[in-house]
Amino acid sequence: MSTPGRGLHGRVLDTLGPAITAGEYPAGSVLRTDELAQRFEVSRSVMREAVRVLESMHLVESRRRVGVTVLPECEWNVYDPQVIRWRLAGSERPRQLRSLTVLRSAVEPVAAGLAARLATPEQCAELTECALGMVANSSGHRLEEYLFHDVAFHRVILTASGNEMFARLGGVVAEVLAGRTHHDVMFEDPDPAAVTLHVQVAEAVRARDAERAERLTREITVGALQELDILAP
Amino acid sequence: MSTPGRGLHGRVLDTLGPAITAGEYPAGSVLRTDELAQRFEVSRSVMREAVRVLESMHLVESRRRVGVTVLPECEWNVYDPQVIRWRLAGSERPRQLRSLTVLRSAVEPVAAGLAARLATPEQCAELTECALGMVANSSGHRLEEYLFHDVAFHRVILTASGNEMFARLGGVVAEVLAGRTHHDVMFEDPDPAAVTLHVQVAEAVRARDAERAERLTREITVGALQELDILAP
DNA sequence: GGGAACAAAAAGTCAGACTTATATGTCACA
DNA sequence: TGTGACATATAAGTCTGACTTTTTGTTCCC
Repeated sequence: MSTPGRGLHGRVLDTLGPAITAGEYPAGSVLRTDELAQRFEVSRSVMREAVRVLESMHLVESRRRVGVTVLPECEWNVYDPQVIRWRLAGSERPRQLRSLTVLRSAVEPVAAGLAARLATPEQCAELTECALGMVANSSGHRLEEYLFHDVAFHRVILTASGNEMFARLGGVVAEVLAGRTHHDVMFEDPDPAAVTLHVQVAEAVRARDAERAERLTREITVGALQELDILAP
Repeated sequence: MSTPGRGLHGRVLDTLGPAITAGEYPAGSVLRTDELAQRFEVSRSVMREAVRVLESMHLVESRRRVGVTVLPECEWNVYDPQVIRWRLAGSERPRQLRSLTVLRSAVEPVAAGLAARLATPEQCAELTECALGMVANSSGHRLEEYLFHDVAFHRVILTASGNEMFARLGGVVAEVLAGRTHHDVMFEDPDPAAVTLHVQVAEAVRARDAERAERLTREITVGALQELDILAP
């Protein structure tokens, strides 16, 4: 998606990564580098590089005399964007979407609270601009335009929080929102209440009202949870 | 720390990873594989594998005819446990500790709320056991024993939340708590108020009182933020 | 000044030989 | 029968050298 075909080892990963994250090789399965190299018709060196990458994601473990062992799911680096993409693309998509939405529901309200204290005037302006964009595209089946501004809105919040780890979740949130628009529930125009909430969050941040920004954002994420039938606080 | 010296390429990473995350090579710096291989006295193949791992962490980008470019910090996979360890070990330690503590403050209360709904009886028992262990070691400079139970407590909460992404933060929280005990502020016995809060959280979870578990955990994390002089909600 | 052809540089790929760790089976001995 | 030492096979790990491919920057000509 982001970097397609960055070398032969990348091609191999494009097949092997999704296969492993989809559970095609159950935990404990043993693969052999030479065999994989043959299967993918690449040299051993290329295959070794691919295995190294999988190993750095804790998807597999390579040990002498035994081979490349697939690790149990609980070991995986589930925050690795690549792993997230692989899982979102496969049969684990619904579960991954739920995990991510719960994570959002924890992080975004806090991020909004911090943003209300730390956002620069430029970021405040961006935020209101995004909210207005959402309003402008909230009817008439302009789903793509709405999505664009929605993603931008949440990115600004996460960035303006001043926390690098929050900021790095921007991509994740983008994938979740895009997924919702393209694959799942949102067949018709977005919920007007949600749109209003976004506008109000932008206002709260501009007004430096951290407590209000946090509470309103929590309402947004509760909505996201409910859409997926996740028990909400 | 976890897997020392898993091959030559691992040794290289043990030096190169910390160096990059410490900012020794500013973003945009260009390295050459051959030169690095010489410097570390390893073959090109080994060096290439190391570079592949760094690339999968988005610490560097390898391009033909130009070399291995160090990426700006905003690109790094800051959730990669390895990256976190490297940064905690280097000069960026204080900043990393702050980022992680803010993340904790967002995640743990929500996790506690979920745990209150989803924890198994066994997990409830574990939780009270941990809390009691904390109480028993909260005086008399038994810092190590206290830490042990503290880490276990938070691990159980995160696991019992039923969210894999929360669960994976157990290791992170462990590092933060250990860091606090070993390097930073905690020279004397832990704050009695904090100990009490842990006991109360365990009670709330056992009583299936999600709202109370969340609120009490939020108090704990607010304390953690204040210890680092981070503006608290 | 702009575009096309060219040359150099560095990563990428491959093949093959060799080394090392280690899981497992074997055998002697208690 | 169980146990410990030892041998062996196996698969990953390492190194080397030759070759390919892409990209960048230069040069040269119109």
